[in-house]
Amino acid sequence: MKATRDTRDQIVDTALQLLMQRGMNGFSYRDIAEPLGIRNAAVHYHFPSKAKLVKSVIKESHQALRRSTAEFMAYGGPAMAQLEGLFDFTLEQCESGRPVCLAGALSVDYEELSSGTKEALNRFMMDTVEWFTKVLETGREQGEFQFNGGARSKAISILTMIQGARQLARIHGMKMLECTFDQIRTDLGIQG
Amino acid sequence: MKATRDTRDQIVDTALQLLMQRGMNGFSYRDIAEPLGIRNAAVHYHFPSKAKLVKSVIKESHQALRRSTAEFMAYGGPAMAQLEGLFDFTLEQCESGRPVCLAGALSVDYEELSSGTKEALNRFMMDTVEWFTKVLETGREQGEFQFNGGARSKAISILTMIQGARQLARIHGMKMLECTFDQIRTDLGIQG
DNA sequence: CACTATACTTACTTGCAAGTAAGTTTGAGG
DNA sequence: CCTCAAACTTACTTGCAAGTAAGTATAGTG
Repeated sequence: MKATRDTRDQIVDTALQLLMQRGMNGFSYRDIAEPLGIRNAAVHYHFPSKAKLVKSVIKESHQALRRSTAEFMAYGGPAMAQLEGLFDFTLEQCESGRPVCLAGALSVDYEELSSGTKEALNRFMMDTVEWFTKVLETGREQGEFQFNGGARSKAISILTMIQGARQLARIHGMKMLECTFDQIRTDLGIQG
Repeated sequence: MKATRDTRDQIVDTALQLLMQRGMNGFSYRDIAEPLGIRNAAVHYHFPSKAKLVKSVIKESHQALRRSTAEFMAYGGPAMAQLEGLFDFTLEQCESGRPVCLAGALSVDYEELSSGTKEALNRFMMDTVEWFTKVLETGREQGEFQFNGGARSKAISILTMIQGARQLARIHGMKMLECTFDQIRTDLGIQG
């Protein structure tokens, strides 16, 4: 028909949504095709196997991360805005029905993934940690945050906490997320 | 044949293992029956539906929690031992191929669960939080731990962190778990 | 206008997961 | 020794998920 890019992108978007809602084994090609008004085989045309689809979803998410952090990584800026941006992003995702993050959803099925997919996921996470480490470092230098120890291990522990909180929030409600964010703010010496 | 209790227990054990390894949609009756040397239908005999099996798994885990925390909940004792016990338990589970906790595994499939199963999971988590809150409270009173703010919210944030860390550990290696434990110890003012 | 690549479609195949129905073994109690 | 219930078995049915093969429509190019 017409725009391949459109359909392809829509498939990846839908798959990302479903992946975060139900996990790798919780959705089928049908769940993607139906809402887009295309046939099952059309999905296979763009992504021969589910493995390749998942890999593309990871790559797309990775690109999105890069886009939204590129400016800060290159030129720096207020770290607080980055932190609050992360909180907003997380809340937004949870509220729009994507309760677990990609890594959380895929960790359950991790052993089923191909080595290439595992690597893509690893790189994505590495970059996430790298970005957030820089946010914490910069924030400490600029006097926005206070904390002891290495920025990297602090970054990991905060990201870890958010990941866990997202999942528990699904079970115990959004209040848990806000509660976690407050805890993180307190840990970083923000507000009295 | 002979011992119904044996087989039933073995099914629940195997299901728990599989649930934590692969999530709700990542295993089938076959995966349970085969290693136990029984037929598919034998599993259905004990648990007519997968939903009922999962519910039993949750209840069994809940019982296990109760058993292992009963003494502390009734009579108190050193909080440090409880904390280190949690760390050991977590490490042990991860090392024996159960990388995500029950709540983590089920949060992905949460919306698929029956309301009864959701409630069972909620109660299990409530009790976990209650136990750990008491550990922190007691520890603070006895001078074993130092932290600010409510014990409950601290408990939630630590449990949350452990849950996230388990999943990331699967992807990034066990070192991440140890790193998280150290972070928690530091947060609680343990060791210089 | 024919040709070709792209982006699909219809129409399958294969395989496994969940669940069921009806028969079989076994151990305990009368 | 007979009976009966519990704990299975064999032998299905149903349904869906993944993937494939072959055909069709459309847009752009020579």
